[in-house]
Order: sequence, then structure tokens, then C-alpha cells
Amino acid sequence: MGQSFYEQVYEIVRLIPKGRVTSYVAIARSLGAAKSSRMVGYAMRHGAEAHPPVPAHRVVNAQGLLTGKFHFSPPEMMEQLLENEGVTVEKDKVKDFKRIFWDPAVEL
DNA sequence: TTAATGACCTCCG
DNA sequence: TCGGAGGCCATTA
Repeated sequence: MGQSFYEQVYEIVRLIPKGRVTSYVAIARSLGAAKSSRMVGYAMRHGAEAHPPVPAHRVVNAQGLLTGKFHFSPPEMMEQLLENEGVTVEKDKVKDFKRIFWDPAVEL
């Protein structure tokens, strides 16, 4: 695996099934860097403009909150994309987060 | 809410 | 050209 942490994050995020979501810590943990949860968000910021683009809207914080929605354009697009995939978002939070949660460390 | 944390990016020497 | 330090952040507890 000569890929960087970045690219590994991109890959996992792109593997997130439609209608599912995951958390930064889950991705980081699957890469063996559970303490680097912040880095995942950092990588995503680059990934948002990477090619191919990653479904960053499927990645939320540990509480299922769309903390990074303000980084989208427009910010409301994030929850709109989620709802478009069958994910219910209420008050910037993913409903039934635990139910639709997709853990790469388990699914993979 | 505040403090701590881990890795990336940019800048200067 | 290479090295080191500081700042930044879509987090977590």
C-alpha cells in the first residue's frame, strides 16, 4: 500500500454505500489511526476537490452531526444529498445514525 | 464549553 | 535545496 493516509481515506469514503453514513473516527480507526479522526476531516477537505470526488456528505462526526456542512456549497447541499439517498436529516443531525451507520472496519 | 490532540500545509532560515 | 517551526481544523471527550 503505497497510498497515503489521504488516499486511503478517499477510498473508504467512496466505498460508503448509498443511504449509509460513517464517522471520522470510524474511518481513521479502520486505517489504524483512531486518534487521527481530525485528519480525516482534513483529508476530506482536499478530497472534496480531489478526483474522483468523494461523497463527503456521507461522513459525519461521531454524533451523526453534519458539522462540516458549512464547507459545502451551498451548506444545505450536504443534508440534501443525504436525504436524496434516503438518509433523514433533522437539525443538521442524521436520524437513526446508529442504524444506518456503516463501519468500514466491520464491513471490510 | 474548554482543553487536548494528530497530521497536513505554508513559510522562513 | 533541505530542515524546522507554527498555524490550521469538516474532532473528540
